[in-house]
Amino acid sequence: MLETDTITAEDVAAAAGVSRWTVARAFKKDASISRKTRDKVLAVARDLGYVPDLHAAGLAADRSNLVALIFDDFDNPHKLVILERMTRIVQQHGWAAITINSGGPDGATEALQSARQRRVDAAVMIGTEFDDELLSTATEARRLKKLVVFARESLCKGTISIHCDDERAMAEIAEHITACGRRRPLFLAGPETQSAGLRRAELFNASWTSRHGSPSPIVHVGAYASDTAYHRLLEVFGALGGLNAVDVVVCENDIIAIGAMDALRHGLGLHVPQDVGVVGFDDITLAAAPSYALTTYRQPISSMVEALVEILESGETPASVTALEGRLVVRSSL
Amino acid sequence: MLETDTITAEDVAAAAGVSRWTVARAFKKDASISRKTRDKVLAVARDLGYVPDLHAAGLAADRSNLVALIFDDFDNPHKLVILERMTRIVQQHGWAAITINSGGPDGATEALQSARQRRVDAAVMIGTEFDDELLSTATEARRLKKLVVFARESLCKGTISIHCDDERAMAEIAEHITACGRRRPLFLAGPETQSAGLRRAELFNASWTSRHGSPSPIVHVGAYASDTAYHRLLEVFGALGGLNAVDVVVCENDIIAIGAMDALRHGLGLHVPQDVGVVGFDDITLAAAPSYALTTYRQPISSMVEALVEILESGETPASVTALEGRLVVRSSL
DNA sequence: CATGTGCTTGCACGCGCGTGCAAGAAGATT
DNA sequence: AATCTTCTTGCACGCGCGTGCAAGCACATG
Repeated sequence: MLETDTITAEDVAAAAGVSRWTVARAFKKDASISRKTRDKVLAVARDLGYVPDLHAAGLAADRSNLVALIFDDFDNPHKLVILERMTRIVQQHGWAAITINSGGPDGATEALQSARQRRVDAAVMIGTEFDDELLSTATEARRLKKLVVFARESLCKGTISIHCDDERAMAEIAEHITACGRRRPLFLAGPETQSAGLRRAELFNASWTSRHGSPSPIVHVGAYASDTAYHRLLEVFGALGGLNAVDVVVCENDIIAIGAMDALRHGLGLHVPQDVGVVGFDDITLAAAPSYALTTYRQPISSMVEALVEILESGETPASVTALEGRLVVRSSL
Repeated sequence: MLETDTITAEDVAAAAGVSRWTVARAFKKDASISRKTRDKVLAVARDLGYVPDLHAAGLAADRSNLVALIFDDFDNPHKLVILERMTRIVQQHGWAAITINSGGPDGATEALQSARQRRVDAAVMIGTEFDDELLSTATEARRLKKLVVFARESLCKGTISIHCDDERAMAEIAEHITACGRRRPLFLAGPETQSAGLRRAELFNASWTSRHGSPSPIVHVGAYASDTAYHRLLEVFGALGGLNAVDVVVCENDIIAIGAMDALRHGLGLHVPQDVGVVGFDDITLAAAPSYALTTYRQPISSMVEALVEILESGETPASVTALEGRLVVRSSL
C-alpha cells in the first residue's frame, strides 16, 4: 500500500479554506451548514480521499457504531444466514459488526470483555450455550451498553431478547403433524443443557398434549451435529419400539433433522415420509436440497435483525422481549 | 445494564496511588515497571473491573488490533469454516475481526472504505468476486495498511495473497482419478467471471493433458449454488454424450459437487460412483455426510490463518504470495 | 441607515491512552 | 559516606474528532 499517511479533517479544511469543524459538519446529516460550503468541502474531501475516522469519532462521541456478534459455534450453517442478514442490515444503518468466537461457554466472559474493550454499542449473543444462568453471573455483561440475546428467549434481567415465537411455531408443527395423520411423534432435542434454554421440546409437548392427551417422548442428542443425531437415533429407535412407536421425528433444528433422515434412510432402510416423517427447524439451505426436501420452520431472521436495529437506534435500554412470527415451510419429508 | 459509567486508567491510578501511566505500564508486556507495583495495579484494576480501552489505545498508537474480513457471499458453508478459524486464531493473538458483507462485487469499494474508516490493521478479502482487476482499480485498497487476498491467488501489486496450492491440488485430483481408472472427466466450474480467478479448471486440465494427451471439457455453472449446478448438469450431460463422454465430474467446489451428485442420482437415475464419480473441493461438513460421502480436497485453512497472523505481526508489508499444501480426502464418491 | 433575526462558522475542551524524555528512587561501587 | 548506575515513575504532547457556545455574517425590516 502506498499512501498510508492518514488524511484528516484538518487537511481537508486547509484545502477547502474552512475550519476543521466545518468539515465535520459537511459530513454530518442535519448539521447547520450552508449548501454551498458543504458541497465544496465534500468535493475536496472526495479528491483527497478523506473519510471521517470512525475510531476517533467514537472516542469523542462515546458511540462506536460497532456491535459485537458473539457466536458459540460455527458448525450450523444457519449461523451463516444469521451472519449474512446481521452484517448486511446493520451495515445499511451505519454500524459495523465485529464477530467474536467465544470458543465454547467458558469463553463467554472473555468474549464479553473483548466486546467491552472495543466500546461496542451492543453485544449480541447468538448461541444456545449462552444461557440465562451464564448471563446473570457474568459481571462483564453488566458493563455493556446493551446486551442482546438473539434467537433465544431470555428472561435474564437487563437483557434484551429477540427471537422467534417458538410457542406458536411448535403449535403449528403439532398441527401440521396432526393434519398429516401422524400420531406417534418422537422429539429429537439437542444436548440437555443447551436445549433447555430453547424450550422447544417443552412447547411442542404442551401443544401436542392439549391435542392428543399424552406427550411425545423426548430424546436428547449429545451435540447439535448431524452425525451425532444419526447415531443417537439408531441407538434409540428400536428401543422405543420402532415403527410401532414412532411415525414422525420432530427435531429441534435442521442439523439434527438431517442426521435423523440419514439414519432413517441409510441406517434403518426406511422411507421418508412414507414410514416415518421428519420435521426440522431453521430452514437451512440444505433443507431445500432434493436429497432432503425437509419440512421445517423458518425463523424471521430479517425481521429479527430489523428489531435489533431499532433497539440500537433507540436511546433507551429497555429490558425487552421481542417474539416474532416465522412460518412453516412444507416440503416432502412430511 | 447498570454500571455503564466507563472506568478509566485514571480511576485505577487514583485507587492504587500511582499515576495513570504506571497503570498503562502494568498492562503492557515488557514495560519497565517493578513487580510489586504491577501486581498492586493489576489487583486494583481487577477489583474495579478495569480493562484498557482498545479504541483509545488504537487512536493513540495508530494500531487498532482490528482486521476486517470482507466476504462476498454467505451461502457456502465453507465460509463458516474460514470464519471460525479466522476469528479464533486471530483472537488468540490479540486481534478482533470485523466482518463486512460486501453484498456483491459493487460493494467492494464501500467495504474497503468501511474498513479504512475503522483503521483496521489489515483487510482480508474472502471471495471469488474480488478479482485482481477489481483490486487494482480500487483506490481505497491503496490506502489500507495491508490488503490480503485469502484463499485465492492474487498477483495484484501491493497485495498479499494467502492460498492453497491449487496447482498441486489439481494434480493430485487428476492422479486420483487416473488411479481409479476414469478417463472421461468433465470439469464443472463456477461462473465464468469468478472461476477464472481460481484457475482450477485451467490447472486441472494442465495436469490432465500432460497425463492423457487431451483436455477435459469444461462447463461453467451460473452460480456457486447446488441447485444451479444441479440444473446445469442435467442440461449438459446428455448433450455431451452422457455416460459415453463422462465417467467422473470434477467440481470446482463442494457446493457444486453436491448439486452434481443430486443431479446424477435424482435427476438422471445414475449411481455414484459406479456410473459416474464425483470429486469436490473444500471438504465442507456436508461432504462427510453419509448421503454424500464426497471425495474432496481440503484446504489448510488453519495454516493459512497462521500465515495471516504472521503477516499481521510482521511490521513490513511484503507484497507476498503464500501457497500452502492441502490434502485429498478420499470418500466413496470416487 | 440603524437595528434585529436567523443562519454559518470558529473554537476551547475533552474522549482515554501511547510515546519519549526527564526526574526521582534504589541499589552498587569506591 | 559520596558518587555513579540502573531501575521506576511522572508528565507534556498528541492521536482525530464531537459538543456546546459565542462570534460573525447576511438579510430583512422600519
